[in-house]
Amino acid sequence: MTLEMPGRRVAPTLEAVAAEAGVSRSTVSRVVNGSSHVSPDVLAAVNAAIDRLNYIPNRAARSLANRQTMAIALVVPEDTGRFFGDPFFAEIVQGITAGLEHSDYVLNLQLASPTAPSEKTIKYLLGGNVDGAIVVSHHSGDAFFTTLDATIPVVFGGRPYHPELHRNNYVDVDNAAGAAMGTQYLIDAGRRRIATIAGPDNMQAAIDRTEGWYRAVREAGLADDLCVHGDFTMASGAAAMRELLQRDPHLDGVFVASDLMATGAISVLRDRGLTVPGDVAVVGFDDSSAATSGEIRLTTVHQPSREMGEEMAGMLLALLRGESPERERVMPTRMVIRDSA
Amino acid sequence: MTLEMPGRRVAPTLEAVAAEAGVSRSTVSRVVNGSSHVSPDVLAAVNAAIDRLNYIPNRAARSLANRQTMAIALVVPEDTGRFFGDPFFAEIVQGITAGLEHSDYVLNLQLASPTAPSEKTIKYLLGGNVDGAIVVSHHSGDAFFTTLDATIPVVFGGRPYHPELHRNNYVDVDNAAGAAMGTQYLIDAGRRRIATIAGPDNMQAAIDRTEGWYRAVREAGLADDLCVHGDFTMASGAAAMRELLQRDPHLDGVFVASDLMATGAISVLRDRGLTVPGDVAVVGFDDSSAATSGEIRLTTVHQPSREMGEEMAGMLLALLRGESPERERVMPTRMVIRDSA
DNA sequence: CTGAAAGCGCTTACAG
DNA sequence: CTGAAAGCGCTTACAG
Repeated sequence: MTLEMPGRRVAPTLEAVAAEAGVSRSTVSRVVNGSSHVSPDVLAAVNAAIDRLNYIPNRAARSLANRQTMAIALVVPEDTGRFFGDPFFAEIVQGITAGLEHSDYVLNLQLASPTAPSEKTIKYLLGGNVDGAIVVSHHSGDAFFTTLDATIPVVFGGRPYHPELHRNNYVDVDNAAGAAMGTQYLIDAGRRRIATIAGPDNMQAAIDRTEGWYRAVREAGLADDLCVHGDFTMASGAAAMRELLQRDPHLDGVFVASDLMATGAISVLRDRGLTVPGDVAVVGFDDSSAATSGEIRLTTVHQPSREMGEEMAGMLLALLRGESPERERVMPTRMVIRDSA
Repeated sequence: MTLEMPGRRVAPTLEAVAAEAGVSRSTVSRVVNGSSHVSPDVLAAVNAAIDRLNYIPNRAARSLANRQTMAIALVVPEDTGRFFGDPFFAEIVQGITAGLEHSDYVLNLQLASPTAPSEKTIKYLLGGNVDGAIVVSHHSGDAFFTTLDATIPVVFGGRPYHPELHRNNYVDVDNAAGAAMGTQYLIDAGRRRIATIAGPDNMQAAIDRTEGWYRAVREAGLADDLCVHGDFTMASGAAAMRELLQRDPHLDGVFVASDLMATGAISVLRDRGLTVPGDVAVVGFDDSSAATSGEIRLTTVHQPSREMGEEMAGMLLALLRGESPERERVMPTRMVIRDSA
C-alpha cells in the first residue's frame, strides 16, 4: 500500500492543469467551479487541459479549503431488517438518489438503532463529515436529532415527533387525512365493525394515521375500540390481526397503517378461513410494492414515496445553497382500489 | 450558511489542543493516532485537553495529509428494487456494518445499475474518494470492476465472473456443492422429475448453482432438461415455475437458486392446486428471512450471509492495513430442513 | 520522547 | 478577467 504500484499514475493536480493550460491555479479553480468571470478562450484552454490530463479535483483538499464536504448523510433509525424489509424505504431511497443525481453530493447511509445512534454515528454526523442530513423514520425521544438539526441542515422524511419544540424541515403526507380516507372507503363499502392495525406510537406518522381512523369511524357513529399496534413489520401485522380477531371475531373491515402489515394481517385472515374482502375488507397504506406482491392485491392509500424522496433531496439541496425553501412540504395521498376491499 | 451562526462554536483544531495541553501539534497528532512514542504524562495531558475541548479530528485535513479517506464504498450493481427486495442483501450489509463497527472507516453505499455504473459513481470510485471497495452481486461484462480492482483494494461478495482474467479477493460459498446438496436432498426424498429455477447466467454464483444441480441430477441418472432461468426476484421465480409446469406438469421436485424465487414458485404451485411438498417438493438457497416469511417454511441450502459480510469487511480491512490476507475465502453451506421438502 | 517545518491540493480574498 | 499569496487542519520526515 505504501509503495507506488507500477502503472499506478499519480492523480493530476490543479497545479498540473494550470501548467498544461498555461494559466494560474486560480483560473483553473474558477473554471472547475463554474465561475463566470473567465474569458472564453481561457476557458476552452483550461477545459482542454482538464480533458487531456483527465483531471478530477481532490475532494479532501477542496473540503479543507472551503469547508464543505459535498456529502449528505441518510440517517435511518431502524435496524437493518426493518430498513431492508419494507419496500417503502426502497422507494424513498430511490427518490433521494434521483434527487441527488445531478448534484455533486454523495449519499452516506447511516443505519442507526431506533433508540439511539451509536457513538460512531454521532461523531460522524456531528464531526463535520457531512454538509447536511436526511433522516427518515424518526422515532420520539431521541434528543440527538435536535442537536443534529442545530448543527447542520437536516430535512426529515415524515414530520418528526416533536414539531412544537422547534421547527423542522420535513416532507410528509397528510397521514390523518389519508387514513380517514382509507377508513371512509371501508365505511362506504358498508362495513360496520372496523378495526385498525396502527403503527408504533412513538412515530408521528403512525399517530396521525391512527387519528385519521378514529376520526372517520367516530363521524360515522361506529365503535372505535378495535385498535391494536404493530411496528410496521409483516410479522407484527399478523400478530395484531390475531389479537383483533380474538377481541372481535365478527369484525368486517380493517384499516392497516402500512401495506407490509396488511400483508401479514391478510395471511392470518386466510389461515382462519376468512375471505378477503368477502368476510373482512382490508385497506392498507403506502401503496408500496408490498401492495401487489402478496396473494391478494391491496386496496390502499397511496403516498408518493419516490417523489417524497426527491422532495427531501431537493429541499436539502436548497438549504445547502443557503436558500430558505418552504419548511413543510405536504404531499397528496389518494385511494388505490384493488382487490382487498 | 456563510455567516457564522450564533451559538455555533467553531470546531477546535489540533492547534488548539496543543495549546491547551502545552505541547506541540506533532505530539497531539501522535496521541490522536495512537503512536507509542509518547511519555505517559504527556499522553494524559493531551487526552485531558482533547476531552476538555471535545476535539474531533478534521477528516478532510487528515485525508489530505496522509492520502487516506477512511471511507469504503459498498458497490451494488443492482437497481434499488432488487437490492431492497432481497433479504439476502440486508444480511450482507448487516455483516459488513458489523465488521466495520470497530474500525474508523465509514461505509458509502453506491447503488449502480446492473449493466454499468453511472458516470458519477465511476468518478467517485476512481477519484480517490474511498480507500477500498466491497462489491456484491457482480455481473459479467463490466470492465469497470477490473479497472476499479487495479486502482484500489476491492473484495467481492461472491466470486466475480471472470476469475481467470485476474485474481480477485472474494468471499463466497461453494455454490456448486451447495446446489448439489440441495438437489441430492430431493433425490434422496424419492423425487425423480427434478427441475431447477436458476439465477441469471451472467452471475458466477448462479452459474455454479446450476452446475451443482446438473451434477447431482446426472449422477443420479435423472433427466436434466428442466432448467429455467430467473433473475433472483420473486416475480421471476413465479414466471419460471409457470414455464416449468407447462414443460412438464408432472415434475415432482424443484431446486430453486434463491429463497425469494422459491417463494414465488411456491405461490404458483399452490395457485394450481398442487401441494408442497406433497406434489412438488421445493428446495431453496440462501436461508434468508424470505425462507420463513412465506406461507410454507422453506427447506433450503443455508449460506452464512451475515458472516460473509463480516468476512468481506475483515478482508478489506486487512488489505487496507497492507497485509495479504487469503484471497479466496469459501464458507460452508448446510441443509436446513423445514416444510417445503 | 518531542518539536519546527514543509507539504498535502485546493479556495479565497486581495490586487491589479 | 487574471494571478500571487495566504490559509484550510492535519501528517510526516527530519533533527535533536
